[in-house]
Amino acid sequence: MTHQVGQLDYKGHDTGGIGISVVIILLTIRDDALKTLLVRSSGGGWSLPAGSPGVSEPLRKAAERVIREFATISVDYLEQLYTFGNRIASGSGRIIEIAYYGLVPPDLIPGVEQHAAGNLAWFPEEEQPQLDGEHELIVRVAHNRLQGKLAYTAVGFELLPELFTMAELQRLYEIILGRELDKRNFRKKILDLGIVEDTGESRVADHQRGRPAGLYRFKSQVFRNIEAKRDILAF
Amino acid sequence: MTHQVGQLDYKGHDTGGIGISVVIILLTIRDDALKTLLVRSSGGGWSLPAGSPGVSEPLRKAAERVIREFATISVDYLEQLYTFGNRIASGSGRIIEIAYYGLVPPDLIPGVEQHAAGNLAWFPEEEQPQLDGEHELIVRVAHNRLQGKLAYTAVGFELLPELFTMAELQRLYEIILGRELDKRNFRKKILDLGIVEDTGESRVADHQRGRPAGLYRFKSQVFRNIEAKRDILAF
DNA sequence: ACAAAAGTGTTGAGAGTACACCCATGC
DNA sequence: GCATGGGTGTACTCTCAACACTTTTGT
Repeated sequence: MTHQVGQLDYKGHDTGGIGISVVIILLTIRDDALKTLLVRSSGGGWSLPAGSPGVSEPLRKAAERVIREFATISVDYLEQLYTFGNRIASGSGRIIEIAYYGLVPPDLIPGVEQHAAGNLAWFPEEEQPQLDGEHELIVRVAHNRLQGKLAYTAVGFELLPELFTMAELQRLYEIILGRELDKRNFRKKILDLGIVEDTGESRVADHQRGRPAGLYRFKSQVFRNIEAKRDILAF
Repeated sequence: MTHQVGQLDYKGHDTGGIGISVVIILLTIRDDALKTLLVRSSGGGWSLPAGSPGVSEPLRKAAERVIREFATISVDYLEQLYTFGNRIASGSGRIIEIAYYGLVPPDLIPGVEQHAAGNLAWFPEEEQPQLDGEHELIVRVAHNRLQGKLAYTAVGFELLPELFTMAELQRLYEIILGRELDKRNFRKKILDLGIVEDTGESRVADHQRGRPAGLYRFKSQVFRNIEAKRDILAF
């Protein structure tokens, strides 16, 4: 069993009939859009990064390893999405694809490019090329899951750098939910929840236009309690 | 590849290192408790029904077949739960367990007993025997999922017969949620949602005590719309 | 008539939603 | 001083939660 960085035609671990593949959906917010990391395959097409679990490798570890094979990046949020295997792969055998999705904060993105350069790229939903039939479904399911989780967990913060402005946080919610939110109501809810702390600092951007925005930090200690309550972050 | 009814020591489809097993969690409400269907294994212990998918058999079909192998029962609600494979099976190889959970209305339960009699039994949470390490986790995850889904889907109705009383529906919610609900508030919410129709009939039980209860039927047409709205059935 | 379960309304509190203007900074 | 984005408060509506008595039936 070999693992190659930038490996393009993974057929999954060959297990005598049914192949097992761990498929990764990495999502990030960039350029005002939710983007997915895709890999160029040998045919010139694009697909999701994937690999096969080792015989004695736990699935989650396999997912983490596959990510490392494609990029030097620490994904702090990684969760199993779903296992796809209702569609019978045409031709050469059957593959069961166990999908994991991860959230990548924007300040970690540059690390991605180091490995497999040119074969990796972030695609927004609208520009996403045609993928392996099942992979398009997988991306849609991942988007749905993220959208659903946004309402009752603090998962959104995983897509932001350590310090962020209210406008950035709100924009993130708007991008994922696909609709605009009221500035005042948003701010009020986030602050009332107490899951964020004001650093007192302000953003000093290069070409600052307008009043500088306050910088906030996510209080991860409160995270668990937030998860417990339904719809606490619903907008 | 053989499929036996009442098969007890399933190792999963042998795929040269990693075995794939489809594990079934069937849940039902009976005797005022949420119960899980377990199978007696050769060692005398209990585990969840399971089997291996055929080489060209979609996972969902495999799950349906495995259910049929253990019982003649039509499970109208069946959903993939999670794929377990972080724990490395001790000794003889590795198994990835793809879990599906199904909901069984109480009037269909008798059919279960016809096959594999004596090797199948429904266990409430408190009396559940010790299971294969991973299987206990799987049952807990299934219970959590059901509890979560109760709030934003009409999944609860899958656990009731076609006609039911308000008290029965409420009791179902109470059992799954693990807390008592207010009769008036419950009734009001269910009726306001319009997901249930009054049949005009009343329950005529054998040893009727007290006023006969009105019988309702679930309006499945409305189901999809209900799913769309978050927390519509939260109590 | 009594025991047992079914059925029925109102009120208060809190959360969600809609909405418009002033503030700080760079140029 | 003006353009740009940041920051703030109030009023209305609706949903949730708490709460107790009357009705219908069998015995």
